[in-house]
Amino acid sequence: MLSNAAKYAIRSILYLAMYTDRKKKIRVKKIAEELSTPQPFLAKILQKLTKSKLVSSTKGPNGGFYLSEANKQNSIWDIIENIDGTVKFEECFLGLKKCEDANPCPVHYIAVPFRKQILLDFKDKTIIEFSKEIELSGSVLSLKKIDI
Amino acid sequence: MLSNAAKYAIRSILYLAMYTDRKKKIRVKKIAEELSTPQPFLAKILQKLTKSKLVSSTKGPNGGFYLSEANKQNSIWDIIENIDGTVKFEECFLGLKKCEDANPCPVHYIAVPFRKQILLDFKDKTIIEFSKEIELSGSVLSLKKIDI
DNA sequence: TCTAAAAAAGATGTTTTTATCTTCATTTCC
DNA sequence: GGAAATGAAGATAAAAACATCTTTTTTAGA
Repeated sequence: MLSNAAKYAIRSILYLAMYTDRKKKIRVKKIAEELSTPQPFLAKILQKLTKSKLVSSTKGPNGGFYLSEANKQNSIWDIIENIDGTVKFEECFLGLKKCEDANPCPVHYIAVPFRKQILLDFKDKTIIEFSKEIELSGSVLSLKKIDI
Repeated sequence: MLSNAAKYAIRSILYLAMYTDRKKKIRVKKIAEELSTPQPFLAKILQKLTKSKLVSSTKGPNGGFYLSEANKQNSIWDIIENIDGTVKFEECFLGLKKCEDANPCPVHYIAVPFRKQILLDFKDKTIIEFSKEIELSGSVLSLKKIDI
């Protein structure tokens, strides 16, 4: 469903939402270690997210990535949109060009309700809301804290 | 979610379920045209499905692909399993190695209910049941019958 | 038995995704 | 102003997915 790039992006941003702000930044190296993602690949992704204003960064000593308050107002959907595009969520499950309620593919009514729900959830909640939920519920984010 | 290969496979099998049997076979060329799929690629996929006994075939003049009565008792899930494997449906939405009810990722409770439902639907119904529904409801299968 | 039609098998090519490596630019701190 | 730390940018590479091309095998039917 999501590409690796998008998965890494979402996890990174949720991680940054929890542990950073304008005054506290984290280096790629550290992020990649914490999330067990390939470091140079993650660097590329963070660069892209930075360009798109979904993440903030500063160079030089004590530099690194962080989420500004504005960044934290974005949604998971904004991240997906930026990295993967939205096509995969909009197109027919069986790949038909025209597939809609009036002209449904065989699995249309199985696939559509899910898509609607997941889109709602991902568009509705802001990153900051998600990160607060994570803190409350103790959801898993890092791979390092649990044995693989 | 599904690879192109799996999408083509499912559509082909549903198509074969509706229009073929031991006595009436259809050539790859025709199938590919009807479904607007790349012909040589589809041939490869049908070969694989044939090897796995999900589709039947005979060579030579008047040969082609068809579904035996046994083939028609399989499920959509059997096709997906054969072409893509089941990993994508089982793994965590964010790619975490350990993600379960006791240790959920941030989007765990958004993604899991869907997976369960779609798995149920795809495992439960046989190909023949699906094809009968398609006939009744007039679901879209071919791309050629509708304008793109 | 010969020929043509079809799938099967295997080799090859292309594109996308995933990933790495190297060099450049910026910033901090001395 | 110089050195070191950091991200940015661009080139390269490896793997997987997608697709095609060519040859072989099987079979029906004349």
